[in-house]
Amino acid sequence: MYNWALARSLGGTFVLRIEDTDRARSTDESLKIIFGGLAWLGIDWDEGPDFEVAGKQCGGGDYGPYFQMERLDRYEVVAEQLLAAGHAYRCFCTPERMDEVRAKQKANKSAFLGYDGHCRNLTDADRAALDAKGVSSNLRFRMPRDRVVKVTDLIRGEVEVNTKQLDDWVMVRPDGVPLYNFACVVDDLDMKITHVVRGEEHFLNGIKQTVLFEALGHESPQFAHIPLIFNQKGAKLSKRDPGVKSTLEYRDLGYPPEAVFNYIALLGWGFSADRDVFTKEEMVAAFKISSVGKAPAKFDSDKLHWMCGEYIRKWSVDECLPRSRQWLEAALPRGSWDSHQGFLRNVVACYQERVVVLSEFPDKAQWLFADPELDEQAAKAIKKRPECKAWFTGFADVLEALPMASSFPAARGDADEAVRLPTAEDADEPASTFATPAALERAARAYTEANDIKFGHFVGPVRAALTGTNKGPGFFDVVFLLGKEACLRRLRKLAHT
RNA sequence: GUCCCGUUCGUCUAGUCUGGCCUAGGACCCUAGAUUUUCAUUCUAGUAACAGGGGUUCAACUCCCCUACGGGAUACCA
Repeated sequence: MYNWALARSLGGTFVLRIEDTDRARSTDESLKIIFGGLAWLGIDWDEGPDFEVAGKQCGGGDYGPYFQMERLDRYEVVAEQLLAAGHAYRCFCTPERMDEVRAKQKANKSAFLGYDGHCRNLTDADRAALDAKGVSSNLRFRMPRDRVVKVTDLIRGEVEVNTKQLDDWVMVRPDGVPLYNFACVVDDLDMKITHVVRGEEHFLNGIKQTVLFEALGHESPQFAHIPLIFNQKGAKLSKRDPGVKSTLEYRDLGYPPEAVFNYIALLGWGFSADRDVFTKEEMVAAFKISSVGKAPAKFDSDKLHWMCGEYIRKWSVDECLPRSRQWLEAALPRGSWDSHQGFLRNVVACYQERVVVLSEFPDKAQWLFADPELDEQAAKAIKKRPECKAWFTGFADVLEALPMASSFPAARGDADEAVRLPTAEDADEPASTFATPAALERAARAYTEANDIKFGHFVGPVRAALTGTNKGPGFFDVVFLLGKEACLRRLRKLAHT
């Protein structure tokens, strides 16, 4: 995201490169998460693999291919060049030997942990002998000894590191596949990369790469190492942390992508002193890489959820309805989406300010689609007023006499077109051949007055009988939405239990 | 072990570069109240922080040093 924001704010080219040289981790699944996740968040790229993001075809570019495993020829050329120049050498040490070396270093409390330079000064004859024995070799970078490398990080400022801390790192595996630090440098050069934004854990890699860039006779791109994101315990956020989901899981749960984007942007960066909610465009306009914080931020799902609600409430109902489709539709009989647009629009309108993620809709509206079980609160509300059984019967009779809209899944005529929920207090009453929420209110109030029932007492149990819960939209909107048959059925059933 | 980085309300942050406008601002969370037929929304109010110690200075959250704590790196992972 910060890479994207930096490129966009500078008017640069945002390049997506797939670093897939670890074949165990580079799977179709991880690719799906990268492309799908970026696309969902609306992070588009100018160069890179082909993929469609928000209707825009991303990818292409003059410096491809953008998958490292398709660039092996290129790494081989540069490796030969470095070998010839003496910046690299072949190492015949096995991983097993390296384990031993490190174990010994640890046991001796050595200040230095890493490759001991065993093969650094092998002669041609040594190498020939080992080759003859069939010992495989990898390629290591010959790190200059005892040199202070100074880098200027866009976020961290000037930092000095002595190469004593760094060992001769492996550039190419025995099978010819390069490792991250090497491939990265070759590609950055070939792709004319000017800025690299990456996690803090890569800081030392930046030093190694800087030295390699020098060996190749080039300056390194500008580096910006951003702080990590922490879990609740204060350690690097991991997929395994409770409550943490992959981008695609957030998508599938109906988190608004704008909200997730906005929330993540806030982890390490502030838009302004008094605003937390902003658009991508506003972020791009305000973004400065140097103002990204240096300290890691804890991931707080409370604030994420607040942000989600904030975005959902901002949408118009007509925007919210199609965006909720996949979750709502899954809970409906086949084909009802198209035939019940007006009704579903009203359902969404009633719950828009009551959900935090879109997948909550079907659950919240469940009572409209099937007769509900009473939850604990609802049962209590009814039990508290035994006299309400008589109200159920009486009110059902009142409703029966009214020209109410039908209950889902029956056709509701044009009731939902005439009445747009939620009912606003001071709105003019729509002309409708069906009983509107306002008409239902008049009838209900007339009934309670005639029978000397306190209106406040009346609503609780009746709502419970109708919806199975004590939460939800306005009472008259509930009655209107539920429709005649279901209202009568539920009231009369509970009147006799 | 060694090196590097960091530390403002419980959390995300503004302010720190360019010391005084900071009796430290906003947001989330929490609490209380208002509105209401419930819930939610909305609105109002409240609790709550410059890690500690030295220096420099007329003046330090802001600059310097030390300590403590936290994190990262130290792979034939990225």
